[in-house]
Amino acid sequence: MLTALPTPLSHARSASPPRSGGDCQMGPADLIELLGGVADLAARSDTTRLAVLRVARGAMLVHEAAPADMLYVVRSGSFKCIKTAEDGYEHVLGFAWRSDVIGYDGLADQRYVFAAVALEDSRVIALPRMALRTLRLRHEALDLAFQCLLARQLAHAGDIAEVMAAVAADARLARFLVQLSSRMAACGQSPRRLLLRMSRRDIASYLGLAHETISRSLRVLSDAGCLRVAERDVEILDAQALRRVARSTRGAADDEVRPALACAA
Amino acid sequence: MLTALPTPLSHARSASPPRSGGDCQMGPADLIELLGGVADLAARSDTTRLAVLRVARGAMLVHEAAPADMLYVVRSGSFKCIKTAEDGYEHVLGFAWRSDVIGYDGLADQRYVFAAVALEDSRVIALPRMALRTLRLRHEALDLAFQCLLARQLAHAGDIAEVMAAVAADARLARFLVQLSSRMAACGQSPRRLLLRMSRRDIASYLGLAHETISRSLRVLSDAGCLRVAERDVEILDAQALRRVARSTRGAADDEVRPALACAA
DNA sequence: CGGATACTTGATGAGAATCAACCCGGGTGG
DNA sequence: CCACCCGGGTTGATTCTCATCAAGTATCCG
Repeated sequence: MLTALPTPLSHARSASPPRSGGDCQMGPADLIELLGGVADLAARSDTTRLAVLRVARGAMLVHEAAPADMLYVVRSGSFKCIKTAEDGYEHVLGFAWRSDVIGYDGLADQRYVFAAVALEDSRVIALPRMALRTLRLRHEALDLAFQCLLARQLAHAGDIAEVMAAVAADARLARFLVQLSSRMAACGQSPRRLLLRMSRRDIASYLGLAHETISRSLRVLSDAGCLRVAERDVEILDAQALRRVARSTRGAADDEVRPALACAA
Repeated sequence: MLTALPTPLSHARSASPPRSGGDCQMGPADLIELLGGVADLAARSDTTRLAVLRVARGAMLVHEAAPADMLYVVRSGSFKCIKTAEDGYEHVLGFAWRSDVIGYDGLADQRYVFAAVALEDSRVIALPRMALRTLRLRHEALDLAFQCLLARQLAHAGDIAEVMAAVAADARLARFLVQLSSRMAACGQSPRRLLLRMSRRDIASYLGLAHETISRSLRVLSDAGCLRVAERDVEILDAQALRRVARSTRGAADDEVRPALACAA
């Protein structure tokens, strides 16, 4: 269940001082800090009310197709975003870590498109949809950070395609791990030591494979010396080799060297 | 090549009167109209300069990894968004039609993440990145429309996952056609008569299949009486049947009826 | 401790990638 | 104007990967 903490962020965790933020080049942590800085102002101001929610592992933060009047920014922990087909099959569309936004998709027509489930005990900052514009207008830095974040989110949408583009199961898994590694790095975690918070089945769903295949491919990569796998604790031993596996696409046939040519058309 | 039309949009095509726009429930056409309304203001104002570009079929509007200082809104025509792997294999991530935004992904770190190629002679409205905030601040309706549009774009990111989730080739193609149909409807086109602007190979890349498989699956659907296929002219004869094929997922095994349960955790 | 879930491993079959040949239409150049 | 070429599309034969079914082990929960 979700537990609302009435505590505003005030000086919740003033870790690093807010950077000057040249245009849009801010790291992902900044939005959280900015929201922290904004929080007490907001607490005073009537309209907006920022709260931190605790989300227990396995709890569903947002429900698919539920009315969307909240936006969430992940503060700690992790989530999986899923979409459930009519036949009940649930497909994992992606994962969300610190400073990722959850629920923005619902702004289009007031209903969430995806559901989000916590993979571990997590905390999120809740932003009322209506307060969004006000906040953005009042705080330019926050506005830019938000814009930047959305762009990143949109760019990440390509990740799933990238992962699916590789036909070979091993390549898909390798790509997933590379992605995960770089995202963990972006969150300030180790890019080599990966603690998988999601089940094999979640990964399988994300990659469009059977969960048995994940097991097998993990073993293949492990035997190849790329990884050390112990349960959900995965260490990348040979990043080069892993990347090499990730690179391997089918074919590379069909000389796709035409874009430059098409451009001159 | 791209031909810049200095002509501002002024009263370019004042088709339907701009709706009052309750919150965010606006159709996709509205952003274009709003931009049209804004255009002459912008022309007068110093900072912003809205231009319409012509993009010839096959021309590349934005290049992957190129510096991103422009944002484009599709005014007519269509585009494919692609990402090229290191080995030269180009993967189609999605398609863009009227009122879709191209290039927002570049706002994160000033470099476009995807490339966009025109599938037919098209026109786009070019928005300088720097002018974006100004415009949004000045015109609330436009701000909301933009927010709505981005949300929609984000939601569409789930489309590709949805399509890939189906293992069976026929199901993937069926889903693609269903998606296409509804998007064409959203653009004011016929949802039954689909004029495919993209090649079989593009579709194959989008669906993660071989282009031969597209041919075969088209035939299967055609023989099943769902479609009438003539070259790139596809007519949906039996939408029900098509949707039925689209629904069929592998398994539906692995009782994924746990979300409701997990929620109560 | 017992039940359930997560994970692993093996055997088998279906389905799609691949290779190859072919047709068709449009554009180019002679 | 015709011949040619090339990219797009279709179809067939073969190969091989991965989904599926099945059984078994490990692990976490109450």
